[in-house]
Amino acid sequence: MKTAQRILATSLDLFNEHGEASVTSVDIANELDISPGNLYYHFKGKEFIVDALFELHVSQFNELVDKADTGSLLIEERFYYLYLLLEKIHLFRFFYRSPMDLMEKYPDVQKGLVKLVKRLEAKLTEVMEQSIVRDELKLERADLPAMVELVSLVILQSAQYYQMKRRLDDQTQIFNTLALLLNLLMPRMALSNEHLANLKQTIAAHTFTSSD
Amino acid sequence: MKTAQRILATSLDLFNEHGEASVTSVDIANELDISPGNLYYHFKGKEFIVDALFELHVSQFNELVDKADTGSLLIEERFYYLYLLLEKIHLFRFFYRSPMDLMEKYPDVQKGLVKLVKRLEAKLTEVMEQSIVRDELKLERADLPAMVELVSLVILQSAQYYQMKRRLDDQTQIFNTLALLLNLLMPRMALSNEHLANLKQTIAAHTFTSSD
DNA sequence: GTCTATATCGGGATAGAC
DNA sequence: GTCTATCCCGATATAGAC
Repeated sequence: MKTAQRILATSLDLFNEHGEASVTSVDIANELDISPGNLYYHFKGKEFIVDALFELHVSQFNELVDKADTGSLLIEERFYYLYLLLEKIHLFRFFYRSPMDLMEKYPDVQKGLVKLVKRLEAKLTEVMEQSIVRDELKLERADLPAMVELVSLVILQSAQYYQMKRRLDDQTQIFNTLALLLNLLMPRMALSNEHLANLKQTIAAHTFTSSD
Repeated sequence: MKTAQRILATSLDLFNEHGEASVTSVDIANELDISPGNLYYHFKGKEFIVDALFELHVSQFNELVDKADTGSLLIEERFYYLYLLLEKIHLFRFFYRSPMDLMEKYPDVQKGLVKLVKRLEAKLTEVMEQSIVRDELKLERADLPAMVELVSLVILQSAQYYQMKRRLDDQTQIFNTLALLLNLLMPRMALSNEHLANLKQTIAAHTFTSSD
């Protein structure tokens, strides 16, 4: 693996673990057992590392969002897609840990994050509109924007909320978020069949609640 | 107003505006037209300012949460209470802007924030349990924890989500959050009377959506 | 209580040898 | 490409005069 690649991989790990703000260039160099000078040969400062990571995340994110199927799918398939999306976000979770601070510090991230949120909301709107037409979703048109915001909020920010309460392992955290989304959408979904029951059980099996 | 008080008030404003991380002690001193030395006479470092502000917030927050009425109230009264709660949080919103960073930096905030979230969730659980008993809320017991987490998440984190998208004035932001809570709870509320319609309209009147 | 001046410390950045 | 050595700067912290 080339040094530049190793720098990105290690930086991502450290950022995710400790937050971008509390990781210095020297920390990254130390972790890699290279000198700060060497690090600066490859990336002229932390900003360039962050920007490179962000570009990577955006391209992965967009690819997945564009692939979202607006066709009629089984509820399990919809939630499996959400799982993949949450995994992708989790991979670069430091961007969602203190978005405002990052946006103030890195102009590119600022522009990109705003676009990313809009793109996610647009896709959610599209999918949910289709679901309304198909009578899979019981939702008045006037309530659609708020519902899209709720889903988007849970997707992008629930991980941070969970971390405020306690440390969960990666998998459990993702499934907890899925459980939230299920509870958010359930009363508006026009079905009470075995698909739903199965899904509920599958998700609950990987979930952590304080009563456990 | 005593200098110590002015320091706290000005710090709070600056923290809320720019985030705690990017406000230095010198910034605070400058804003107040006092010397850094003077500032350090009153508070031995930024940490002591942050801790003092946090203590203030916790006491205000707890007072309000404890006052929450579990009795049978009109839906308007419930949402008015939520409005007051959101206002309180908004007053110290920098604590919710990058909670993980703050928690890593300030041990007291760490402990306090965890407690605060638990306290909010406990009260929400209490109120919602009562509402279930009274048939005001249609919710299976098994779904209560997830629902509590959803409401708590929206209360504590939706402001940050909105700020990622665009800058809203204080009032509008609070009402947007109320609209989210309404949409989250509506399908589980056992009523479709004029109270609800009025409430919906009142909130919508103060709300901003991209289609505006 | 408040100021000015200064010390300290840590992270960001670069020059030059290998 | 990589290292060592060093510089620079901004934020924190303190000493001592007024």
